[in-house]
Amino acid sequence: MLSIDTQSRAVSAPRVSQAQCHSCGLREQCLVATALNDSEDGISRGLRSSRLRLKQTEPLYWRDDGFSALFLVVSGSLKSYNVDLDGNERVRGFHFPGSLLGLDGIERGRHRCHAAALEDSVVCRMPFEQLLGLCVSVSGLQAALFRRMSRELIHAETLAGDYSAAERVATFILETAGELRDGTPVKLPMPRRDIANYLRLATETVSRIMTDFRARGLIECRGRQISIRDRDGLRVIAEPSLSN
Amino acid sequence: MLSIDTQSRAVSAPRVSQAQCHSCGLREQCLVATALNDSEDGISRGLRSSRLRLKQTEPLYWRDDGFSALFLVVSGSLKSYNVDLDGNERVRGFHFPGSLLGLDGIERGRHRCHAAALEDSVVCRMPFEQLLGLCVSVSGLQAALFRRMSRELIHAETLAGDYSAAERVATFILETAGELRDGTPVKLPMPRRDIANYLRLATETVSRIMTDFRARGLIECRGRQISIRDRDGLRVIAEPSLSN
DNA sequence: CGAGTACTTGACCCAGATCAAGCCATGTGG
DNA sequence: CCACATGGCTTGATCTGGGTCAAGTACTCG
Repeated sequence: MLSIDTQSRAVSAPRVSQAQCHSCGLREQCLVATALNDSEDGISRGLRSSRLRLKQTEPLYWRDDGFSALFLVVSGSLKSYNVDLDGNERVRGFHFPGSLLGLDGIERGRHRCHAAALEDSVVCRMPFEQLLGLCVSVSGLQAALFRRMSRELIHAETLAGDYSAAERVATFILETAGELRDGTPVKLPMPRRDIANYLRLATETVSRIMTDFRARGLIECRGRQISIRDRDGLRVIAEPSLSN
Repeated sequence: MLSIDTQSRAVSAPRVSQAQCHSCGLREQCLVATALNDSEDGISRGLRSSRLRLKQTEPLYWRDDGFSALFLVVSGSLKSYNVDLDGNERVRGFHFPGSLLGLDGIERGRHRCHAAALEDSVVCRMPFEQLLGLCVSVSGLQAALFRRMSRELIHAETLAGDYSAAERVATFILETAGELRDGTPVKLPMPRRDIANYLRLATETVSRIMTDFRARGLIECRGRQISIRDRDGLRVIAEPSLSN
């Protein structure tokens, strides 16, 4: 019920304060880095955007759906993923508030992966054609969009490196809970299976490494509840992949 | 000397015919998919671009250099790469004619990796600010740039998958020599070490798999000279990663 | 409270890394 | 024109990180 409260607040005021979300501590931190940097006001003025509410596991779009809009996560969280010919899922990314979904659909005009809510979520639909038109009139928007895509590109390339399992998990933890101060607990919205799949590891490996990190006093964790104990320790482990 | 001839031709006429490059058969095929789709005429009209000639191993830019322009490969080939704290190279991509370099510099205004010529090459420097300005006046250019970035994003994400060594190598061969008809020999401009690094494999593994492919009649290869024998056979091996 | 699902832990195995020669082409000096 | 370096490529032997298989154990929800 707390989460419902949080969501409605986020819906009415996308640029929220730094105040933490009650239910998990993780939902809204990303909004601080304002969605499309400083162009958001411009967007909301010119854009015929609409809000969508998704229930847990509800799909936002499917692969091969025609691409017509980008989606900005307002609250909650989603994952984007593919399913290969054998039916195996392949998680491409997790998306928290402030994150932009659908960039991969631009090239061919249809989405290249599925997207679904990990929990009850709200997203803002921004028609792409309108967005392109707005780039002409709204100063800075075009540059902001390019910056955003550039960032996604860098992130994807980083993920492609051949890092050890421990490096990957440490990086994931820092990325996901890294904004919070040490000790603040976070409730991860996704199961271990998804984390493992995303990091190209086996579920068991993620489990083992989490256990090991806890034994070494780097994190506190019980199931999906997780908090950082020793940020620098994690950084040392993640270091190679952070140097990119 | 043949390669010199080819280069000067490419310089004076960026949109070349499908005719193969004499020296290697690979250099110019990518230009067929015209650089920024159909916007190139528009660009060359409005853009104060300049040509750069690079000799083999000569750097185009270094990581942390200020970002001010994108580079379009005209002839030859380059690699982009990072060097981690231990001095290990990490190849991020190979770039053939038609390919756009520097997209990763947009986000923070400085380049995020090094780029250097694999052989004598020519690139076209396109100041980014001017490019953004042109997006307003040149119809289709903005969309073309976004498409280009979207494609790079998809490619990077694909590379991040956890594919077997054989899948990776097969995909690499199809990507690199795939445009040519079977049997046409290609001279790869990069050493095995770079291929291996790019695919996150050991040099020896790439070597072994190449040997295996040759034994199975899928390719012909002696050193850097390589040609495809059985395209469908390669596709079957690469299949999982192509399904994305 | 029972059933199903998520998570953890242990034992074993394998793809691919690493280590170590050899091989072949190109270049260099005698 | 021939030793003989030099660096890239190939091949073989061995090792290991993390996957797979198989049991538990602990939440969660009806």
